[in-house]
Amino acid sequence: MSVRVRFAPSPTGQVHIGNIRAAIFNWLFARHAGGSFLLRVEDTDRERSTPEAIRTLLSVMEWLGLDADEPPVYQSTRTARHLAVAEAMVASGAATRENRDGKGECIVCRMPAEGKVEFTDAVKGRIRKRAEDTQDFVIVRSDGSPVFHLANVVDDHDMGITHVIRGDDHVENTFKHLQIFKAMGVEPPVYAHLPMIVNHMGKPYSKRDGAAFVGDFQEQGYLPDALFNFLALLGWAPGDDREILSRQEMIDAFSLERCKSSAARFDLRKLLWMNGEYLRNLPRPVVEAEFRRRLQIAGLDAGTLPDATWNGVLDQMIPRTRVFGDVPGNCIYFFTENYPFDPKAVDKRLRPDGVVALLQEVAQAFEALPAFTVESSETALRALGEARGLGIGMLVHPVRVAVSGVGEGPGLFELLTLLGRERVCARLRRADKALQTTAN
RNA sequence: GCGCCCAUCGUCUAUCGGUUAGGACACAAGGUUUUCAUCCUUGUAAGCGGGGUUCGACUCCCCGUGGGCGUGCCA
Repeated sequence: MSVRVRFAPSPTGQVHIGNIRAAIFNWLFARHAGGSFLLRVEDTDRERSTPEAIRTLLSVMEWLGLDADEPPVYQSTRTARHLAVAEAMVASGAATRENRDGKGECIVCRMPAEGKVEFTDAVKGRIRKRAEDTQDFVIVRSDGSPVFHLANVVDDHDMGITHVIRGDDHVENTFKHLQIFKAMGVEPPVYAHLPMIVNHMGKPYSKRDGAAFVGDFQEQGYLPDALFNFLALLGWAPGDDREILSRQEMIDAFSLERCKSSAARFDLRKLLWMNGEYLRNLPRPVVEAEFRRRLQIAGLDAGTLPDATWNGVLDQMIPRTRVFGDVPGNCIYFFTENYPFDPKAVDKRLRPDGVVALLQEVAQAFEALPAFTVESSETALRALGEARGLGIGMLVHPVRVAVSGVGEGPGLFELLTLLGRERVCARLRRADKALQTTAN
């Protein structure tokens, strides 16, 4: 029998990182086995399951390349079938009608009264508990609507799901789900429970911990392949020392047996590193397009720079970019005279006595140059340093901060030539302004 | 409270009884002699505690401890 797995999120408008990780594992498992990866939209909560929320879900999956092999199944369309199964369960005695808390009649699935209930989880191994520790549970509310457990199981069955790969938080539910399968008289799928993704405190990773939704990472300029790779390595490892893996490599290496069963902390720094790795392997035109887009969002227009300058900016800034969201902030001084000054850099490099006056001399020296190039500007600066008995660093750093506002960035002379003599000298001449704007 | 699950460097992980416990991120140091980034080299750093089983345990078992999850007419 060929493998069929599903991702069954309830659309809430945002897709949590832990949920999408489950989707990734399902996808990887299906692709590895040559089976099918399906999507079931659990949209029974009509309040939250808006068309907009469903669009978000679909677009997130597309962004990450999680392609489903069949059209999505919408759970809300299947209520009649869920209810029919419940009725059959009542008829067979597997479920009973009860009136709990005087809310009217609901349908309750009965758990075994004695013995053990158990199953073998494909990642956690054998899981069992005594029947006394289980409780009967409602499958149809008194208002006639099916409960999650019922709908979930019936749909899994009807969709021919062979493996249910989902979050750890569902292990307890599995006993209930198995009971419904038993009542239906059908073979249950294999269950596999994935460890949770937690924060630095060991608590479930949430919005409070920073970016928690796929959309957040998308906005911040992370690459889908990087996020995919990073998430795949949370709770799974290929078994060798590879960290950066292509989709195909992940597909080839993936197995449930290699999934861990302990929780994984979400380490943003490693994601950042990995994103940088992917980013530097992107074709130049792709990176350029994204640079333009990011700048535009921030109100900066790459088109205002001459082509040669723009290309130089890319040469210098691409290797210094780990995530696209940083682009506008890192590049702003190429586009406007209104670039911000980093107070720390100003205090260290511009505020010391004599620096501002020295920068006037630098401007003068630059203006006297027949041509303003990487070589000539360096020669001029070195000459001035020698004339004043100053180490080159005493000039380089203040100049950098004066013309860019920050203490790091491209090689200084590349930076200067990209900016052009006019802007450089103007910025040097009004370096004192920076002292006021960042006054301490 | 009760039930279930989990436990290797700060973090992600390898190890499926015998290893100097490996890799990656992060961090530190050095080189590429202006910064930052990239790149290269090096370094710091781990088996929760206690009992067993075994010739031998990170690895198997038990008990603690810690953490997570569950315990809804939520999903």
